[in-house]
Amino acid sequence: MAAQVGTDAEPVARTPLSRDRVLRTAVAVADEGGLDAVTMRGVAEALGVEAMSLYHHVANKEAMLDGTVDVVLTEIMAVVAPLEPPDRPAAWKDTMRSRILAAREVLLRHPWAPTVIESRTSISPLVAVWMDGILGLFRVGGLSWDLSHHAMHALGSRALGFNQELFQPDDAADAADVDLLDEMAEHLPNIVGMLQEVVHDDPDSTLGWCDDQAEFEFGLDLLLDGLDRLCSPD
Amino acid sequence: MAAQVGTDAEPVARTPLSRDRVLRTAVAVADEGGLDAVTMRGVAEALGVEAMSLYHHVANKEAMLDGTVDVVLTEIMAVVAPLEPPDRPAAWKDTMRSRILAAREVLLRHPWAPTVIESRTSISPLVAVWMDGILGLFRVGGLSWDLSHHAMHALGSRALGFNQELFQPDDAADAADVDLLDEMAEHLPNIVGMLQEVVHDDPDSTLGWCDDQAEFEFGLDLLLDGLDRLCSPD
DNA sequence: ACCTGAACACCGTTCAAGT
DNA sequence: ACCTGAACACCGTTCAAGT
Repeated sequence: MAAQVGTDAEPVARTPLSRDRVLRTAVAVADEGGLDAVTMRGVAEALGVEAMSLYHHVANKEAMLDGTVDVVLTEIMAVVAPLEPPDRPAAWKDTMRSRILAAREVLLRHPWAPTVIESRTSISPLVAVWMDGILGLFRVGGLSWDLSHHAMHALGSRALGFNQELFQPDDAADAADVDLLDEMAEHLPNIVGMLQEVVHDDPDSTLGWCDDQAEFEFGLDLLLDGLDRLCSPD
Repeated sequence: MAAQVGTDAEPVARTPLSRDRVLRTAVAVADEGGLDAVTMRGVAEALGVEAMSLYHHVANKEAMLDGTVDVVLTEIMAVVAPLEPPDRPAAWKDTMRSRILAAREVLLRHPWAPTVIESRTSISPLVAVWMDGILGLFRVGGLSWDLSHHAMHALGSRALGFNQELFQPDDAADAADVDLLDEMAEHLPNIVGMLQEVVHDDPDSTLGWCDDQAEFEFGLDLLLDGLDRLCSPD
């Protein structure tokens, strides 16, 4: 009531809750505070509502997380939709590359999304649609159904623009503290050798030397070129 | 006291707690009940002890999970240790393949481990040692430091024998319910086409058709062969 | 020193009650 | 119909107390 003092009871002040608003808010909470911030109570607070109200729009927390994946995939679809389809069979690789890198750009704005996507126990319909599109590009390129099937598995999460790394860039930078190199050299001779070459090539390097984007593209091209070769051996 | 009635106070009855025993028990709990079963209270109960006792041997739950990764990697190292090193540069691929597939066998016994490994915020020393060994094999094969570095990123988690998939095999089998194919065909023409070809090739197929092991090896070989080609172009 | 009981500040979720 | 308050059964963790 107090909230309406001074302004008439306009519909603006208290937008009714909806599944869509819940999911968008969950995405916003995750973007700002990371995945740990996505709690029923946390999302509710961001909506100015009680936690229990959410249960009228999503079945439970897992269903809410399922929904955030749909929000992100819708965003990806919107970015990719205007891209040109391949104009000849040989263009399948370029088209796939563009689509995947566009998806990646969206995911970089939602760093929590890969973790959520990989933790789903049932497949999102929109992820299935995405995979279907990738599969279609393989077919345009002339890959057999069987090879296309293998190709999907080989790409894995790279088909959606991400690739979970075992080394975190931050860790690498820490480990590269030059004072530690000698100590590490005994057990990690090759990693130390690699780091020293980086220092030699670029003495000013901060050693936060992994360019995620470049590494992603390297791995993606390695796979796409390999598949292309299997399809049309010379 | 009551526990010792009837048996003398032998040291057998009450093995003292230790960091090692805590970590091994955490692994056992995860193997049996999955990652969700790994709670401080749950692991403590499996040890016949109170939850708070664990904190004398691990700093907190994250440190306990760090420790389970070490347990699994120690198991991997033990399996890989007896394997022959490459006897000539060209053998690097075979050696790497054997090591990685051996690691994979261990991980298949600990299905929760990939999730835990990927969720670590700092890199495990033993994972670093493992990566160092893989890096060493690239060097044996004649790859430059720079290419070896790219190669590590391209392999990603495959270097440790796993690959998180977006499609779960179970889901694929469900989705392949033949009654649903027509309904799916509109939005997923390529996936449906792929499934229909599988049915055509093997009418008795249960459609739980993805052989994880075969797909893993396909993707691994695709990457290793591609790297080999970059190193020694013909 | 090692282990414990009680307590705290969180979770997701249920249920009966409000409007 | 939609939202809420109180409660339940869990978490990880702290702290003072036991032996």
